[in-house]
Amino acid sequence: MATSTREKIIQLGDDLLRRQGFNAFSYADISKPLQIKNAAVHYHFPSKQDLAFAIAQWHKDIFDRFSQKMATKEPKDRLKTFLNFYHSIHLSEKVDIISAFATDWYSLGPNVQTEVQEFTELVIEWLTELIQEGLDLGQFREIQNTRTTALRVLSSIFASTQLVRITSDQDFTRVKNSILEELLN
Amino acid sequence: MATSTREKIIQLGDDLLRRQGFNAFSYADISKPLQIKNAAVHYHFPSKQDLAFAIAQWHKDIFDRFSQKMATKEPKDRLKTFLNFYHSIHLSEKVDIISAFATDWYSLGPNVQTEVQEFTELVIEWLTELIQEGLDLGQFREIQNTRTTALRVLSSIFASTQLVRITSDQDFTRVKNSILEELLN
DNA sequence: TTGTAAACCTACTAGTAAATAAGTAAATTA
DNA sequence: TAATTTACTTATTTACTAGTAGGTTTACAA
Repeated sequence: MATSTREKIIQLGDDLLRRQGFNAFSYADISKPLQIKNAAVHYHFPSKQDLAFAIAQWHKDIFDRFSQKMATKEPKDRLKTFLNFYHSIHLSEKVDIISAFATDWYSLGPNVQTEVQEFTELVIEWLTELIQEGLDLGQFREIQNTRTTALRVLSSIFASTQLVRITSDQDFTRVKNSILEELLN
Repeated sequence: MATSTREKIIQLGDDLLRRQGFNAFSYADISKPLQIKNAAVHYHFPSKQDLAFAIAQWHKDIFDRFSQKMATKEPKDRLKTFLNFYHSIHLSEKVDIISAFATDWYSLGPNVQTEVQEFTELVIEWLTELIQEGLDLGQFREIQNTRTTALRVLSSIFASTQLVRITSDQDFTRVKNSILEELLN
């Protein structure tokens, strides 16, 4: 099944959002590579906010499928897959979608903000449950509070995708391994 | 001593950069509040890159003074002051200057990038030394690698200033306390 | 008092931004 | 087969962007 123009716009928009930021790309940056006209992008997404909303929704869908596929695996492997996923992000010179939205937060309309909030809460809860399960199974070390740990894992990993733009590639791997070592028994 | 226009532009520019992002503010956003004309801003900073460079330099100066003032205090107190400093950032709805530059990285000219890299390295080294001293004095718990720990502290804290825009204020305090508890003996 | 430089302002340019109106070709449906 | 809808295009508008050329005021120095 061929990818629809709508889908292509979302994917390219996501790419630009996470590589350059919401205010750093224009409709022309989307229309040119897709070899369509500017107005065609507006046809699918009347305003840039509509595009941002669709991108947020898209990530929610992807994460839903991801978490369903991961449901049967054990906590340790789920965490590793999650961290590797972020590793691939940083290699592609993009940042995590959550931090991308966070930095451009005040450029986003209220409905986009709500969608991003829901997505973020989804990820945090998923991580929180993962950690709780890992504790119950004795795979993870005892920690203070599962949500706090989830927040710290998420913060560390997605800040790293930004930080390594400034420092070095090595630093990402350091942090990633440190998270694993800290949690794993 | 009254603040010069040049200084005012830098401070307002810094505020806008960290609240909205580099591509989300214009020279008009600076000239209007200062009640000067657009061209006056260009007089002090011919291009937006020049302004970005000055902002980066400004932060280097501030950090230099900060670290000199902190030099005599013990590691534990230095860390606390550092964390409290970031707490005040997040309360002002801004993000850390490093992450602000990181997200707009590909909009920055090479000389700005270099300046930001130098500043970031300064902060990481300062944190690394702080942790090493804390370990030597027995104030901090044993950890794997001082630079990695420094990176994780920095990552966690500055990702939090972004994350709390999306989630809740409480989450910042959680992370902040967790960092302290993790390190302190 | 004249010269000069700093710190502006007025007025403008060229380019780009998001967004829209109106038209068209092709596919889908009644 | 006629009507309608989908997925665009062409052409345009409005608003703003960074940046510049050249004139004016103010202060200070020779």
